[in-house]
Amino acid sequence: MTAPFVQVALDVPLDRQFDYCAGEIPTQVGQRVVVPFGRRQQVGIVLGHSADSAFDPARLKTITQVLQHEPLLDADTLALLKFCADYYHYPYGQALLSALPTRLRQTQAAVSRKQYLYALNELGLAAGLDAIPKRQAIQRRLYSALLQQVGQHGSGMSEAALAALSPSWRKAVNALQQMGWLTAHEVIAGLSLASPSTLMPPILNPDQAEAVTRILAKAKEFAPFLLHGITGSGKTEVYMRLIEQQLADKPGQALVLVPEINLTPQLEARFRSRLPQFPLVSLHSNLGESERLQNWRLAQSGQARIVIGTRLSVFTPMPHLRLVIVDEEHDGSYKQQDGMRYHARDVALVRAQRAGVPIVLGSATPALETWHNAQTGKYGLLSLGQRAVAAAALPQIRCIDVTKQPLQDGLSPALIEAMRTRLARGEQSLLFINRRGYAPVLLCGACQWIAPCTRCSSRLVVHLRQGRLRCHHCGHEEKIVRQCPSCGNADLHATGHGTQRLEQTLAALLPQARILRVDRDSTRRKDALTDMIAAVHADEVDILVGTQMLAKGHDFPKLTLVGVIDTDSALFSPDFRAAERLFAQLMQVAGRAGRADKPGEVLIQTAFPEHALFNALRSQDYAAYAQALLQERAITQFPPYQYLALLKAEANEFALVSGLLRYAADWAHAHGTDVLSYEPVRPQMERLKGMERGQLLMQADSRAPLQCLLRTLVAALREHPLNAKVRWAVDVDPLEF
DNA sequence: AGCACGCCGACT
DNA sequence: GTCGGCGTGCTC
Repeated sequence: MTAPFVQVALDVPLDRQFDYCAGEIPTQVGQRVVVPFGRRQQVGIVLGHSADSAFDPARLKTITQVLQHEPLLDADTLALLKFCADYYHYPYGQALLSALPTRLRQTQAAVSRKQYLYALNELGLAAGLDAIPKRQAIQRRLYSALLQQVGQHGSGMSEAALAALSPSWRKAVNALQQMGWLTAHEVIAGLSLASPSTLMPPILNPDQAEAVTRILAKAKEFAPFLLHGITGSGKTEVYMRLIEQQLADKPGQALVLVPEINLTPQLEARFRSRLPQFPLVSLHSNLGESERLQNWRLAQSGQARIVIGTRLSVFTPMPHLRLVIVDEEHDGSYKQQDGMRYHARDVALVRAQRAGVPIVLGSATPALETWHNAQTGKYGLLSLGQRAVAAAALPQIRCIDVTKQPLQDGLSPALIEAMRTRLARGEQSLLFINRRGYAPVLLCGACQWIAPCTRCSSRLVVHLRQGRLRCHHCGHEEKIVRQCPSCGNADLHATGHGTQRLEQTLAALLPQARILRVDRDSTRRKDALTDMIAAVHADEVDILVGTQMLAKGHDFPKLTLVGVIDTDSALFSPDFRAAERLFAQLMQVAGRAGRADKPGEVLIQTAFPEHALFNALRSQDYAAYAQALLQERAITQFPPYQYLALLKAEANEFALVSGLLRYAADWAHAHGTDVLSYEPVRPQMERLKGMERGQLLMQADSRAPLQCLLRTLVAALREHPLNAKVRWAVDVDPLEF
């Protein structure tokens, strides 16, 4: 008996389902359908069937199209997204649809283009790199990359891998094909069916071996672990052993989450060459829509055994999930900052629990929440103490007291001297400064006027080379003014230091050094960062100047000095997580110094060399510092001892924001049993992109009362007259304020 | 969110 | 006289 009515979830900000009359073709739960909604056709997901409808049956419309040849969203995925929609107070329909590849959100039946893997053939190999003219830089680059693949396992490179090397890769590939050097094999995208690696896996050190043993002892149940180990301690090898074991039984699948950085290809390559027997797909933002859909389907069908992906891939259906890994679990990019504001690490934990499989959270500097759970025994704690790479010693970390040394354009004599030494020895240095542009403020010497952004409550940053003032928050730009608009004085100073100014200072100070600046401005071009990293490896650079984008991942063997310029503002930030983040960041930059055979040195310029953070950093003692921070959090009543939720609101006029937040605060006071609700406040950035902002913080010592309040509050706000005029969102477990 | 309908100001 | 501003209301 087919029920006459169907409940459908749609991508609309209305937290309810819509009933339709079933059409000729029967539907199943989890199926994609197209339905008439208002005046247009929308994609929906079937959530259920019923014999009657609460809606006026005469007004019910009929399903337009059932996409019956597509696989269904399985019950586990639906349930996980339902859980998240409830926990993060986001409409279920929107949560569901936003977890799908964009192709599946569109009303057309989803087709995916054929995918190819490219490899050099014998003719191409025989020709050699020198057969390509020097000026065909892209062809040469692709050729070199393809050449590297050859020895390994003859699988070739995907279109995405080639595209990562150059935006005009297709032209170059066509040229190489014209010459008959290149073979294209059609593949089910991403699935390399390579022969097993002939490389012997490295021998595990005792810490690694114990980690693997302890996790595998719980191979078939939900068991969360924190794998704590510094850069180079061999976390990745542990992941690979676990995958190997958990996937040995045929249909098993593993999900590996990685932060949103350009590092996915490296990890992917490593997994592919070490575990060639398991078809692997990746899911990240650099993927084209067609490839993304293809990979998603391979995961959903179980054909892909390993899925490596960024935060959104935590929702990818995987019918035979046996293991979840969250690498660099402390990384802030796991938190979605708009739409459904989920934390992929937390969702991964829920997912592992529901699936009854082990989950491994890896980090050198775990989030305090995670560390706390490991300390209280909620998570198993596995520490990798020693560096797996035998020769690599820990870098020496020192502070330079900037109050005791005269600075030259922001640089201390000690740091300059250290760079000179490296230059003389032919080694590389990295200067880490968290501020791009030339100078962070333009100041009038006469009246103290500071160039402000018109749309945000922020200062405009001087970009001298372009002759522009830029807002780093909204992208607003204007010409550098010559006269103070306030007092007419021409005595305007670019004050403070950014990457551009540092680059200029260094060029004057060390004229013989080859300096490379790496920040969002200099890497705007599509493959600029790849080129720059290649230049560093090719030893074409002596000093790197850059922002935190340099902190992550890349290994530069000749880099032996890291200088940290200006981090003091984070030491006394009003954000209670600032110290935790700074520590993680500094540990990460410190990890850049001295790999392989050369010992590294880290010099930190600060006015507070005795600060506890630096003491902990010097001894590379995460545990001690985490303990100190946790004590602070316990006293100040912050996470992980309290649970937080933030109601964020913005509108053209502050009065509207204030009105909505006032209502919310009153509601919270009246209905929030066991919840502490603060007064509405304005965030650091009071105005952003022309919108006036405000927020309301609520806290409780367990999740339940907070969730209980949020449920009624959200429902009340949706009914509130200001709902239409104010954009608001609930952020459960917020990371940023 | 879209996309209607609906009632008041400056344009061919 | 219309074109178009965005206020408010609805979508099975």
